[in-house]
Amino acid sequence: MPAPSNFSTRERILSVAEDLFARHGFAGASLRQVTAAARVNLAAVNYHFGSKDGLIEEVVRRRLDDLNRGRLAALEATTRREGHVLEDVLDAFIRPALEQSTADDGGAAFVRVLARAWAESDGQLRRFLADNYGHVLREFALAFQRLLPTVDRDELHWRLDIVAGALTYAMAGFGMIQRREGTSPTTHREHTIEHLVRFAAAGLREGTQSRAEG
Amino acid sequence: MPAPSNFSTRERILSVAEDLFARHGFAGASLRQVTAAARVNLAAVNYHFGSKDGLIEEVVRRRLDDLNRGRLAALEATTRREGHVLEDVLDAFIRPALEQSTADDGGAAFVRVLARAWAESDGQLRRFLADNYGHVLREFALAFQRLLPTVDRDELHWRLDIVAGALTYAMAGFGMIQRREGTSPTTHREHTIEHLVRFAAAGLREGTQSRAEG
DNA sequence: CTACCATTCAAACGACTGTTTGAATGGATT
DNA sequence: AATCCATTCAAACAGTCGTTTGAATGGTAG
Repeated sequence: MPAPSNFSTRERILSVAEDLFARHGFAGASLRQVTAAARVNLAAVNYHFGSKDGLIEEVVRRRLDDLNRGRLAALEATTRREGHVLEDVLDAFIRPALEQSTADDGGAAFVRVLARAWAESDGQLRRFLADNYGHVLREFALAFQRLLPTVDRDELHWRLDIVAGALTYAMAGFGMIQRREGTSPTTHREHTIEHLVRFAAAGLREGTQSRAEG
Repeated sequence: MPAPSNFSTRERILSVAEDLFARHGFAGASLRQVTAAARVNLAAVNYHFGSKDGLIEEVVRRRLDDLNRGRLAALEATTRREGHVLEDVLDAFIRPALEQSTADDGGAAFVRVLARAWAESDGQLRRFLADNYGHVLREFALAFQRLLPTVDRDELHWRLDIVAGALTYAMAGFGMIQRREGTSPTTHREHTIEHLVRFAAAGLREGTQSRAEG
């Protein structure tokens, strides 16, 4: 059982690679840079991951699985509570993403890795992402559909696509709005979540006669 | 006056580079790939652009200037008409971007180049983009502010950041919603614009007592 | 015709790329 | 103590990278 021994090498490579891939791109970060920063032998990458592509896929998969788990768990917890509203489902979709993207480990880097992976890599990695991400989106689409019965299916998909776009942008830190000196990363994240949820809720409800009943 | 003679070489390099950078990233597309696809000598890149970085910057600058011009012109045309509404300003912001991203020349590729440039290139190119993009955003912020007097400045910036995110995502073609077989690229683009404008308008107006007067 | 000059070209430069190899290492098993 | 096996290591592989060089090219001006 080689569990505790290979913890350091394998995990250090993944962690460093995540950071460097985010900063320089998959092609821009070389295995020599990665292994040097991880203080690990060059050949260790091919030993543990088979190839550079293997390393890339593992970097992406690890975080994406986390994100999917977090989202589905939050969604289930939310939909279980009766009386939940649109904002709750949006929170379940948005919060895990932003929490991961502002974690103090490599999570922040990962999101840029993900965005990059989506644009880069003709087909292969993109297909991988579409496969492992689509079913989560579908799950959420159902939850949204139940809360917005007057919005037809195609229309809802359009709107969810827009939400996903705004969120991806925010996760990647592309936005021009930077955290202020005074505010902590945590409260800034809460601000971002709040704004995204409110904005998305308004956009999703567009044309709907939404009527609060509380 | 070397105008008509160097048209082909210089322009062919820019066009091909735009496409390849979008598909493989700045680091992923080599000058040999670019010059081969453009049927041009390898050394031509360094001759005309000084270096690969010079080529990258020129590729980005050319399109970004176009986009900025288009947006500011549309904004001015809109704000000149009295009685214009939020949706009009949003259209002036969104339409030029999507028109460029769906042009039959390399415009589609460019947007992915832009998104990539924003993520990639630590500082340098990102700063260049922030400088040449910020003043356009500021111009639009003023127009929005006039139409949404009850939304305070900070709040508005948050919401505009979200709009920019959704738009960037849509421009890059990251979205899961693909054009249907039956619909032409033009009508699909109009659909996208319409959805983005409506969604964004709803989000921007959130909390406002908007009351149609027509 | 000659001289000029921007442009193109083939060839080579050193540096860096991902990957492979075979030996060294060291803890666990017999 | 001897064997095994996963892991690490230094070194080298062939190939590609961006860039430079100096000679060829060909249209234009004197």
